[in-house]
Amino acid sequence: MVSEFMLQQTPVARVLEPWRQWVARWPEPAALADAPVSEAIRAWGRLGYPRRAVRLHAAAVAITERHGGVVPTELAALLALPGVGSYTAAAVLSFAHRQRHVVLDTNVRRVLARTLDGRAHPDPAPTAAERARAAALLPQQPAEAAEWAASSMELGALVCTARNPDCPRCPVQDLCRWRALGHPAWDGPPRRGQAWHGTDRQCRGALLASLRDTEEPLARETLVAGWPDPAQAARALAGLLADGLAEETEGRVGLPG
DNA sequence: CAGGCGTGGCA
DNA sequence: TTGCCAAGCCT
Repeated sequence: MVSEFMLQQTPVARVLEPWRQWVARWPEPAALADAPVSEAIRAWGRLGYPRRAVRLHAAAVAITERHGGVVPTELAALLALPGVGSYTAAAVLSFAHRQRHVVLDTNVRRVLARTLDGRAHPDPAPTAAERARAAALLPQQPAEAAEWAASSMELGALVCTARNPDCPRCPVQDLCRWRALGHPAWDGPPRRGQAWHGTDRQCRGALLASLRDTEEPLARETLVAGWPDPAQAARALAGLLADGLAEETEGRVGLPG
């Protein structure tokens, strides 16, 4: 479950070392639940999307309080945990328990878009129809379904990649519609990249980096001083406070206890 | 439901 | 250099 949180929108190579450190330090949910959120945020380091650290900590608390410290093995119970959506819940149950679930991540979605639709990329967000199609493809036996989930994901991650797919090495190249059509370019809506320079998001990252690096809370003015646009810094800080990534007491801002 | 939310590597 | 893109989730 820790690895799945870390892997949300983050490359495997970057997750490996933080994951090792994390599970060595907090080998079970109760251990993480006992730690202050600030330590979870620091241990998250520069993985990105630090709200995941807050949510993982909150999930550990919920598991400790509601499930006796054991990660639940039912889909609904997992989905009720903060930071656990349809992908993460299905991934945990499929990979850890070999249950039968549709594990529909961006890799699997790309494999299906190419092989079945002949399109270079899936739509921006998964649709109900897409989920239904994936469900129809899932083997009936749980063990086979789990194997299917893992292998279809790996196919997308290692062979049927977004940028340079290795079609000659693909085990399903002969049934791939995209390959049969000659690898047509993406003709859907323009794929939106995420702005970064000068955005609130960049500002949040900078402010949080400052908070991670100090033990003692900083005066609000000190924290905000390093950012050229005061209004933007104020807005970003408000967001961090709202997200539980920062805490303000008597004009001083630090990581939440 | 469209948009917000980090970070760094690579073409 | 700039622009993708990487095992999503939440509001």
